[in-house]
Amino acid sequence: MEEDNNPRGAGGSPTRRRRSGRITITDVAERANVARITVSRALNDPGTVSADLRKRIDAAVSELGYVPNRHAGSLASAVSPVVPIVVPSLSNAVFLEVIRGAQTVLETAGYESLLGNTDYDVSREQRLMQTLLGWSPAGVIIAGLRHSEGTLAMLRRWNGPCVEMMEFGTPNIDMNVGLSHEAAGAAMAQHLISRGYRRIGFVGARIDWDYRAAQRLAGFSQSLDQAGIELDFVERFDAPSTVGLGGRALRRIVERYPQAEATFFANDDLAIGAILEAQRSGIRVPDDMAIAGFNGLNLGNHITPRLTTIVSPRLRMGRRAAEMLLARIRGESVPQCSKDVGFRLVAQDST
Amino acid sequence: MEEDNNPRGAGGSPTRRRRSGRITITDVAERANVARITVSRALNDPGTVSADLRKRIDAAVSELGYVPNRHAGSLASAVSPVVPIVVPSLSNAVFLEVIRGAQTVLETAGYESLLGNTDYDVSREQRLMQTLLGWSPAGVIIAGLRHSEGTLAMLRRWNGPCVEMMEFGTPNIDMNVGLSHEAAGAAMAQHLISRGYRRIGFVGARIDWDYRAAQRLAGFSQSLDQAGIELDFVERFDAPSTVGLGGRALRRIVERYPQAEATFFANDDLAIGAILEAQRSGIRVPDDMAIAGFNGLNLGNHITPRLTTIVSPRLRMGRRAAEMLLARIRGESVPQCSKDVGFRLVAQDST
DNA sequence: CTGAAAGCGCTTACAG
DNA sequence: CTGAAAGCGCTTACAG
Repeated sequence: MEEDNNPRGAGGSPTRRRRSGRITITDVAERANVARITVSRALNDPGTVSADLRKRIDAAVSELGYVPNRHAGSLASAVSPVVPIVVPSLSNAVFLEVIRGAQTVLETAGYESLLGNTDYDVSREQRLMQTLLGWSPAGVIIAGLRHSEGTLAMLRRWNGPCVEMMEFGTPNIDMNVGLSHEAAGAAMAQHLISRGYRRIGFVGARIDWDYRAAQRLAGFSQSLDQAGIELDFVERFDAPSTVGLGGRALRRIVERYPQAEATFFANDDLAIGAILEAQRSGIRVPDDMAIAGFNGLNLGNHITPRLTTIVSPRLRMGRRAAEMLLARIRGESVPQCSKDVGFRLVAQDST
Repeated sequence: MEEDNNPRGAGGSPTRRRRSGRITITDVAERANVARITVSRALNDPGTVSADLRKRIDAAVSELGYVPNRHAGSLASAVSPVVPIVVPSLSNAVFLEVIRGAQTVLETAGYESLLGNTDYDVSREQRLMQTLLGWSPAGVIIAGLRHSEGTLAMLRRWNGPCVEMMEFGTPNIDMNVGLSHEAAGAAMAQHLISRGYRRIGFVGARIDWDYRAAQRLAGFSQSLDQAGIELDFVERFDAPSTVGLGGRALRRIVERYPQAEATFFANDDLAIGAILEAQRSGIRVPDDMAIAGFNGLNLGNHITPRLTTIVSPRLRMGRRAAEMLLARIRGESVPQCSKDVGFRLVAQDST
């Protein structure tokens, strides 16, 4: 079907082009017999073009299979329908759900999301942000409230809409949506106390990097303190939080702290691993050891015993972040610059 | 610190600009006292610029905090350092690992990846691809070998590097990397037969959409046939594959097919859910029912009994896809246009 | 090794 | 409601 040797169609102007092939707005304009700007308007703001021209232009667009060049548009208008989402990890289900929530909202509104992964490395975050800002994004979503001075300076200079998400607090740049990890830790302390446990410990993995886990520990420990209970132990691992590590952690705890009655694991991956290990080694949960986690992964409801955990509203947080960003992009006034999405403690059989 | 009211610095030209603010290549050129094109070369191909100028330019770049406008560059050069990765789902760990593998390789080579999610919808895939091609990508990675005629026509017209991944076969467009899902199904059939099972069934969820699961079923069933064994049952569910659904599936099977000895679940999520349900309801695995899955999720090694499954090399597949794409982008000859990454059956305690 | 000119394919800002 | 001109910030293609 490719018999046409004249790539520009009939009567092309004598202008010598550097690259041919692609159909441009000029081709559409010629075909529809209007000015290029009219095509642009028909596509971007159809209401401003008469129905007659709109029909002719739409026909030309589909006949030619015209796909607008995003770069040309973004260059001319100085913004791009793109929103970077920068997170510290892509192997963690939590960030993936937040991303999914944000992406769904953004896509519906016609924005592309650019995924950035910092691997919990502040200097990578800065380099990444620099590259991403080169795309003239319409806005930026970034995980966390702790960033390098360089990153913050870059974002301030850039001066566009920005949401910092995951933990609730005062935004460094523009807007914030998240939950209080200290409050979550405190809530779990209250829960364990209310169930009668007194010898209580904490297990975390890489909590120097994952400072939100450290915040949960801080709230947990402080709340125990206030009840006159001293945190029995804190076990730290320098490895990613996995189900396998949770199992190792339980073995170590049972060995080192035979007196312990309950353990708050920094997240569900670890806690689920601990329960699965308990099954294998005959440790009774919660009789020998109560186990609690954080995140509210669905899997926790399918193991035996079912996991007591704190559900973080991940999808909703992602959606909220995107919605706040879109509101600001559209110039709507955003009532709150900081939004606490809260959490929910689900007490089940493992405590 | 923002005391400077003259955004263009000293002695700016009288040209009236539409938008100010951003530092451009012109600012850098002025500062370093060279032509803009020299700045461009110093940044993109440093070897072609003398060491002296390079130093001056680098200094100017960092003093001004210059971030190149990607859109201008992409428009001028007609390609963009961007690679869309289009997958049918973002809630499936499998695709996320493939993405992670590809993204790591692409990022190292200086390419941004644009994530596209089709939700197993062919027409969404086509719309998505159209938008994505508007970014003049350097290449495209897309899951699967089945696409709409429109999508294929678009990709052929576009004529850039493209890898179709996940299942092994003849590429529609350019290159392919994946594994044979029929062979995987056949391998599992052989395994179950070799363990002495004869009353064997299959469970799948949405296998009309997830046609790779249907391919595994086909290979499984055919291989049983060849051994003179008829597939005992096939249970289909019209819901996403989750651990919860796997539990429901096991209950249904035990009820409807009390004679069954072994079940091949379409993926590990379902199989793991079945094992966890078996624990709860006292069904002995594998004595009452042998259970096998597909994917090789890590979790399968931590449940009791450990899951027999087929490991798909997801990270490696993603990496390979990106490497093949980069080779083609760089104009290297790609020796094989189709790459079988294989799979590995891991026989454990659940069969 | 360095540069002046032209062009990439759109949209903004002005007119009518 | 429609359009001619200028411009976005880069790189290509050609010179020297």
